[in-house]
Amino acid sequence: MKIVTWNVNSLTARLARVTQWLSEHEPDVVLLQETKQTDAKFPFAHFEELGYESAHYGQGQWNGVAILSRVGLKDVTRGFGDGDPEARVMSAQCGEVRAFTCYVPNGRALDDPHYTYKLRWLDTLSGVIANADREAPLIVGGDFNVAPTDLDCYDPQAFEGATHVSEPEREALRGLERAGLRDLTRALHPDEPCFSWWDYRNGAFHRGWGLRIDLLYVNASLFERATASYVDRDARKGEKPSDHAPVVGEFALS
DNA sequence: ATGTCACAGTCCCTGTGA
Repeated sequence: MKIVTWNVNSLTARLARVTQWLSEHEPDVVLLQETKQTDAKFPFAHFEELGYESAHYGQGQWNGVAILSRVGLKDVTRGFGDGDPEARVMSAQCGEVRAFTCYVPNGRALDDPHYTYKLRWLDTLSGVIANADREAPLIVGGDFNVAPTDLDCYDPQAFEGATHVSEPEREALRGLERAGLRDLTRALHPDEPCFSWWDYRNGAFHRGWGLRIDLLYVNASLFERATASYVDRDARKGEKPSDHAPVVGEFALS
């Protein structure tokens, strides 16, 4: 089973690139972030023609997450049930796997209220995961907007005083590990950066100025079936790319 | 430090968010 997380930075702008990627890579489960669409605009029929059931939790101009699956899609949840109006998280049962897609708040700046919201949001997510069934395979993928360690940042000094690398964010992210999850890509690649995001500005991609902020967290039940994880950097190249690359996990599951 | 992209509304430019 192949599962991918991808922040597409507007599904409207990216539909051709997403369609091409699905046909080339044939993932079984697709966790999308930043669809930037209402549910009414989401191309359910288009994905059905490609062989995928889909569910969307949209808002409109900002945020928006979706799950596509060709191994079944049921028991969909949207949000944390805490009244948050921002469409940033949903989950579904895809075959044997419970799958979450997450678009963690950016934070904007360390002294911005959005940063406090980000920390609280991550704590809420950890609480949800801590209460999940430990026996069944579980994956939590998404754009976490946090580089877990300095290896995940092209130049930690350049990010001093900035979001995405601060200790409180990293500590909040470790809450997911305390809840029983493992960072799949890092577990399988202890020494490679595996960057997944490069700023559109300043030729950052070609200079290698990246961050690893798109992550696949899996519980022990799914980790023991993991066979591979990788970033598809090619998806960051060419015409109208997202600023994020897809991050893939492969598992010995039917 | 900022050379871009996408969105909506002020609607072919500007402010906002990333």
